[in-house]
Amino acid sequence: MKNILIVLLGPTGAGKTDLAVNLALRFESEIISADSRQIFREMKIGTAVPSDQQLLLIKHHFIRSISIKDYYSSSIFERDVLDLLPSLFSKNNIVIMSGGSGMYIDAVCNGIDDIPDTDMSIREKYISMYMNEGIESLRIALRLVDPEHYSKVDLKNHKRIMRALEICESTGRPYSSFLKKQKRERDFEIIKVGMKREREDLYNRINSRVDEMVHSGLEEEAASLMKYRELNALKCVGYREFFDFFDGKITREKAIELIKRNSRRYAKRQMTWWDKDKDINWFHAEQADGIISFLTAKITF
RNA sequence: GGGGAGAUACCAAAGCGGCCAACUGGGGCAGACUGUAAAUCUGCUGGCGAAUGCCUUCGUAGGUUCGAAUCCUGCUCUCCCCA
Repeated sequence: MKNILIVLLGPTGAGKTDLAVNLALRFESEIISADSRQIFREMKIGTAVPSDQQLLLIKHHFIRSISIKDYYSSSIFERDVLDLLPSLFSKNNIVIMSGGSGMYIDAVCNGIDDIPDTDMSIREKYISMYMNEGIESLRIALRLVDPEHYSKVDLKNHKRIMRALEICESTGRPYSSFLKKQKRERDFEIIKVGMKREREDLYNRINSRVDEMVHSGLEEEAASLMKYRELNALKCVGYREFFDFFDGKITREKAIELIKRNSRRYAKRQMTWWDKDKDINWFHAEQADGIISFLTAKITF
């Protein structure tokens, strides 16, 4: 029997966590989380990780498994998941992956080009170049070392330019020479299922979920992580707004309001990302039964 | 009752005779994205249109002017101060 990876995706607040648990029960699978923030053990409330009961009921992977101080990326995730899958498939030929980080999901499903790791000092060099001289210096530097990529990148996005520059410098090759953008073949079948909701419904759910987070102690969690605010992991909706409140820049009410707004925007960006993916089988989030029967039919054939 | 200030697009707020379909901010919408991606970045935001463009706007009704969001008059409403 062929191994199958069921990928459950959808915007934040759609209801993936609960459905994933149901699917895991139904198909006797464990769950691979594809969420770039739930993976950090220090962030619990603000990332809406599965409940303790859910975690007890079904084995979840990549939930609170590393520290905010650790370096992580979509390509590491790809490798970690591919390393883990054989042992999961040995137990059951169906595995559930659930999450909202589009790039992480793509990394697992399609693969990412191999690009050597870069030295932190090189990265910092370009960060300071950007801080001190502005984006124009980055552009000039990139045009010199990788004109091909220069013609393609978003020249207003400093992060993109810096990434290319650090690769060029650390490898001595143009960044663009690493980009094959070729889909990797996987030795398992992938079925993507997307959860959709009406915009208004989704936004209402997001809003009230933020209220619940605050009620559960998001402010305290954020306060305890304030000292790590510069870490990338903390550049995250739900935390940075509270940091601004702690700084006295905005009121508490404003912070909560902004968390809601930024979560809504995040949800929209997620949907934009997946709009291009024609392999996704979309379902209304309320049709959990429909999803289960769709998968059951698909798997038995 | 008397005196003063003001009404601008979803909201806030500039504009004070032509360069105004109207600065800017918020909100909203749309999009890009192969390396910490819940990040980072971009565009649009009166209507119609692919577009040169056309049509309807700056409380309301008139007026002045070649031309008005901008000037004048009436009306309506809001706010502030004195009674």
